[in-house]
Amino acid sequence: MLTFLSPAMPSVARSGKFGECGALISRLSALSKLSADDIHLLKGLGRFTKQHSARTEILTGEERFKPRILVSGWASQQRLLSDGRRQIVNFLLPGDIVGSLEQLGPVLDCESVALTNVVTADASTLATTVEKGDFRRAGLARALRLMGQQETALMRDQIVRLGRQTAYERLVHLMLELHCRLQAAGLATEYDFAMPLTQDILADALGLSIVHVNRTLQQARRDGLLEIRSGQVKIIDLKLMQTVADWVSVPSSRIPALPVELRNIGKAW
Amino acid sequence: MLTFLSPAMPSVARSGKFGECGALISRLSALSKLSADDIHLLKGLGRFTKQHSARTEILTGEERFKPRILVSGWASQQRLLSDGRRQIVNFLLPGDIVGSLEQLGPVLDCESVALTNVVTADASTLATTVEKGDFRRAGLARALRLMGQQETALMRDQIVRLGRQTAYERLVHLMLELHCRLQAAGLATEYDFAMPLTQDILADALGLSIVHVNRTLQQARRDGLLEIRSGQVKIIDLKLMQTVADWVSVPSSRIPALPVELRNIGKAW
DNA sequence: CGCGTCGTTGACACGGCTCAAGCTTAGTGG
DNA sequence: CCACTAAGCTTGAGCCGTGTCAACGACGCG
Repeated sequence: MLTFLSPAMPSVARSGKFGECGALISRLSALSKLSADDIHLLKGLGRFTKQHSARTEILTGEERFKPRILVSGWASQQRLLSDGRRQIVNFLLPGDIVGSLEQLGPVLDCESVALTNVVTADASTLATTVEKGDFRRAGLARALRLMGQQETALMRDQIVRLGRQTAYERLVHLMLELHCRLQAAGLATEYDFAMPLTQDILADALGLSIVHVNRTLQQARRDGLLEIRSGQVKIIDLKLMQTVADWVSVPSSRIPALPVELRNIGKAW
Repeated sequence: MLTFLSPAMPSVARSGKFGECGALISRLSALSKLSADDIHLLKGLGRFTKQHSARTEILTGEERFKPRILVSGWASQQRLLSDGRRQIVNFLLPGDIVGSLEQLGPVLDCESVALTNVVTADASTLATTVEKGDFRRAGLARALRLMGQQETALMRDQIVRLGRQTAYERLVHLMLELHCRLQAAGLATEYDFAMPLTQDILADALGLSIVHVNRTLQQARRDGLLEIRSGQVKIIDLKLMQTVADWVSVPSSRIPALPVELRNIGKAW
């Protein structure tokens, strides 16, 4: 029997104060002030969930063009070359949107594939919120747009990693990114997080071979940066990791300043 | 004296039937049906232009957060690592937005730098159009959103190039991308386009060294794929280029199908 | 117990980088 | 009109980061 509670899901997101969509709510409320009504809407999303087994595509069939939110588990956006080479464009974590909120048609220029067993919820409501400029939902719409911009920033990070960083730097930088994102979703402590990724998935994300990922990982452990065992990442020397990876530590450059009336922000991101 | 008519700008965009903002209008109208009013608005943008010399940042000072559109010339979005390594994230061509239409605050996670002398126009009006859901501007808003999605798709292409393609494949793929984009902007013929990029800029876009770009370029010429001399690219064997680069030839997967009432589309993209 | 998936290790090959020098072109000033 | 210069392009030699291939080990599941 398949269990859809991925080992990657700490209890936080299953039973947190925000219910099913805890990760999403915790991230959005760090970006913009949400009204009680917004929160209510978000909680309501959890009623229409769907389960997906690892290694299956998430958006399929009729519903291929409807955005969903990832409630639990990990997924990837990936592209395949015709000879089988694979590149993972981005990881999708709980609270992320699968597909696009601005979906205006079948933009299928990459696949979203579950990496673990995954639960998703229909997010059409959110898409509507963004498109219609309903002023009562201004806070929510703003937070969602910011999330979109963060996604773009993540893709730029990925481009820099692949284009100009060494294997070692790439690996460390990616770990910092995941840590940071998981923290914002309430899924990581200050120095630990669950990472249900095999080395061959890391390889396809980092543009490296499996063998080299393995060796780089060991080097990072030997250097006292971090440890990875059984899907669990332990950050040992955060400062050093940030130095190695040329990590830009969340300056105001990355988190858009909020208009005064909406200022509410935490330090996630 | 500085002349701001970049050698990269064929007459099309200067004196085309759409005036100053010809590139933008030609791209947008390929994406969605624009009303006469929409076109009027777009033409009006050309009234507030600004000139920038090569190698300068485009968004600076007070106006750093306001989106602009690139009227003529080429620019790049780029990131720098602290030791000076540079990665070009994306090229900006005439008709592209500099900054973000959805700018919700100072998202400065990368610089936009002029690669040639450049003319830009204020695009605040467009940003407003996207945010407010004015139904009279539905066609324009839709086209702008599609442009945003295309930009995301371009970044994914860049990620795949850098992560999983060889130097040779990357180079050819980028040339195909530029050709395709310039055609959509009315700035390329079927087999030729102006490309005002030095090899060291290509290197930073492709994640390669200058020397290797040079050698790869020569190989592509020897193989009868294309020729590049004095800023002019001549495509010699398009089919072969597409095969080499694993180019996905504009399937419906990349250009979102339009709702029937807006169907108007060309084959750009 | 046997099989499959994932991780680890070693030996070796190669794509792409670095360094260094020379070349070409266009612009500049005398 | 021509030297001089700076930027960009080209070429060769050698090195190194990363890939490939192949084998083996560890773990979990049926």
